[in-house]
Amino acid sequence: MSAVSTTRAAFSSTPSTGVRSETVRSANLAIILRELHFHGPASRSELVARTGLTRSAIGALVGELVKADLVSEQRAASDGSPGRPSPVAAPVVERNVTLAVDVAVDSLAVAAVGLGGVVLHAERVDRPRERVAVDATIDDIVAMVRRVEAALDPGCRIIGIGVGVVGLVNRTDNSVSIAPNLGWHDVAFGARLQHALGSRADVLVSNDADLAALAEVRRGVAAGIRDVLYVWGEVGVGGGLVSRGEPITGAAGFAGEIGHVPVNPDGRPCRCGSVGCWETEVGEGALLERSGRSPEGGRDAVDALLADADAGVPSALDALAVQARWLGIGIAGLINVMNPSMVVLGGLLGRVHPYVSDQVTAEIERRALESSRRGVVVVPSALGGDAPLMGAAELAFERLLADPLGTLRKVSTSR
Amino acid sequence: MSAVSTTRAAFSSTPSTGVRSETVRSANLAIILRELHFHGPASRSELVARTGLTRSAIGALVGELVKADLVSEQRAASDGSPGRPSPVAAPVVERNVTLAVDVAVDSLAVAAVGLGGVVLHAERVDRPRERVAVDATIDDIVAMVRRVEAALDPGCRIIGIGVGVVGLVNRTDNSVSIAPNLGWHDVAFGARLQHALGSRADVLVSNDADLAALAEVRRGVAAGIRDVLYVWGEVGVGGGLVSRGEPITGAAGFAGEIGHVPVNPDGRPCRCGSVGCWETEVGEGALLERSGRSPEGGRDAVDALLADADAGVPSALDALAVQARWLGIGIAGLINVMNPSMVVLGGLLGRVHPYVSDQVTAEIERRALESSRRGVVVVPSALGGDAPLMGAAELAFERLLADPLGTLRKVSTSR
DNA sequence: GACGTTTGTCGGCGAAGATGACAAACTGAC
DNA sequence: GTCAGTTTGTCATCTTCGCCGACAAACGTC
Repeated sequence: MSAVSTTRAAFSSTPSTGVRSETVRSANLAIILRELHFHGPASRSELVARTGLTRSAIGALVGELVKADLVSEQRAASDGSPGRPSPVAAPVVERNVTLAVDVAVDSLAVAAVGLGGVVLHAERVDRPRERVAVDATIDDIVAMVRRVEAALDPGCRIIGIGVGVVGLVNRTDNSVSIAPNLGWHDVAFGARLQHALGSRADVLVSNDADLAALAEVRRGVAAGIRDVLYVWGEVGVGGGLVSRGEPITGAAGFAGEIGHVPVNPDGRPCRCGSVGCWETEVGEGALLERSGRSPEGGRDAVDALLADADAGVPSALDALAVQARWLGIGIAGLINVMNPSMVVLGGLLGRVHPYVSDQVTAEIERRALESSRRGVVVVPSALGGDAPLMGAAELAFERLLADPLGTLRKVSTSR
Repeated sequence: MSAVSTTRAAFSSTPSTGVRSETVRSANLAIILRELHFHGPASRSELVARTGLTRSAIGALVGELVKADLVSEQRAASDGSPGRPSPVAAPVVERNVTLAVDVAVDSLAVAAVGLGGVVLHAERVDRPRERVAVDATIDDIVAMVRRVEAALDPGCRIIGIGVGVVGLVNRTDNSVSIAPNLGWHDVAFGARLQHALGSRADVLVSNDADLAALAEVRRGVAAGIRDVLYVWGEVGVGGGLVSRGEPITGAAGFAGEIGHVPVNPDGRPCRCGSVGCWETEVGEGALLERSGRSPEGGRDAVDALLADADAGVPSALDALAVQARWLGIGIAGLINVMNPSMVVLGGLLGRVHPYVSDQVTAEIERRALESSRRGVVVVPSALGGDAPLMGAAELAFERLLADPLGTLRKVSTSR
């Protein structure tokens, strides 16, 4: 019956392709690799229990993964239980690597992440305003990638390259439609970066808030939770919606722009051209302005504001209270839309969480339907500012995890 | 390679169960039955082309479905093309039936729908306010079901029973959490109806707006479209969100309550306890009130209002213009959240579509991000008031379509 | 009526997982 | 230290399922 439910989720609607026998192999290899990637090393017998497959099947499957150098097996550490010890299968971290890139407003980051989600090397550099142009960005990324690659195991394979960008990203062609904070507009960023890097592995580009959500659902506070609302706020406010454990991308990948939901018809004009967007009430600018600071103050001003709040300065506390109210209003609406079981606040909103949490909860209780909000918890991000970077790595792993051997064939031949 | 993408969508995230050989059979049977259910009769060679399976596989699979009396094969009508004609496989409509029930505010409907989506019998009765209680509703449904069943083919199987209710429905236990318009609160409606019907087939309960969305995506204007925002408005406003062809249900099935997104913090109180919900601006009551009518006027008042609009009466046109503006504001926000490729207006909102369409589009252009709204069309529902009923039938078919033979075994033995 | 074309059918093949017997490896008690 | 008990890996065999290729059937055309 569990097989039935798998099938159900699997080959759901619309005319899909027929399933061949080989698909079974590929799917089972994928399941095992996913298990190891997300939950760490596991003994063969654990794998048997979790997948419902037989010992022989697991043996053959793990063997194949070992042969492909995706998995290594070690003798079990004897844990005191009776019976023959089961060898532990672990992902081969150092030789199966993705490159993650985060193009943020005022910084650039590159990381090499090994299978299993281990960060092997990471670099983040602040960058001045004049290095924000597309060409300069690509040059800087290439230089950082070269440095990071130099430190990697010489025998390692680059499985994929994931890139997060502060802006609207078209997932169908990896282009950046618009990135107001960078001044980019209709840039074929994925293709250009791929070319500049010498096209070794596929470059996949996505919105950084979406990636932060992905990271948080895969490895952060929301690990294992199937319906999650992730709210990422810095200068702008974005979000990632996760339903049934899968990110909602929308038709072209633009879904999750929750910062531009109209919440206040009499509100301020938004840089998107509309009026009263949620972002104009809960973004960094609004918070700073309400506390009497310049909305352009940036990170330093936020730090000062939070320090004031800790010290009990009324203007800071008031600004945070107003922020909390609008935050709660917007989240309540999204809870009604999505019925998540967890709301995660990331970026700046993760930092203000301790100051606003009570009032946000109160506002949710006032405005979200009792049924929809039952059991919802609002928590701060666990991964902090590196969430988009970690999400980019996961994005790049996705292909390998879906079809391990098939992907590997392509990766190996492409070098 | 298409096999890869299937796999990807299929066994995607989180530790799923291992896949056995039999899963393949079950999945392929499901694919063929889905194809016939949604796209109507198809020749064997068409099935070969669409699934990518071989002639022998299709032959065996169709044969098995024929043996199970789910599919019948007829000699092809010779269409003038050379070559041996391919027999046409068609769903066996009359012998594989679901019962669909719609519990609306002022009416009750029951239908028998055959495989392929053919309505075999349908009944809808208006009902007075005093028959709204749970027990009376169940009695009425049972009586209607008996009448409908009497007209069915004696050899037919009841695959499942789908029920749509105007209210918040917990999908995990088929209970109605709250249905303000019916005065229901925490009713184990699914279980009680199942018991009253003598528990022949499984009863599945869902929100009527969600079901309307399902129907519209399966067989209505949105057929084949993968990302759809369905907005259902009558007295209240609900919605169905469809992402990648699958309805978004949320953690407990409450997702889609888009009527309670806060859009106007200074607005009127909503019956949900909040203030300025979208529903208070675009629901039937608001429309009627703005035109100078009683908000309780119901269907007759709406008819009169639309007649006035046709005649060019200013108060009616003004009321519709305000309605259009708020409609556009809300839809724009949801477009930013979901990035759908189609927006469908159902119920009352489907009726007002011709009057508000231009202004809604204008408001969307003003408020939704250019990328997110690119290519979005706003269309009225194709199925009208029967959409929830049709959706209920589809809900009941879902299990059969996911695992044809397995479901049939349970259904047959349960009689 | 012969020919070309398209399609169903059937037997054989290979891949994948299940099954069950047996061996291996570890714990713990005497 | 040995032996029973337990758990697990391995191997040979079986079943299921789809693919492949050969052949026959059914149709249109000339």
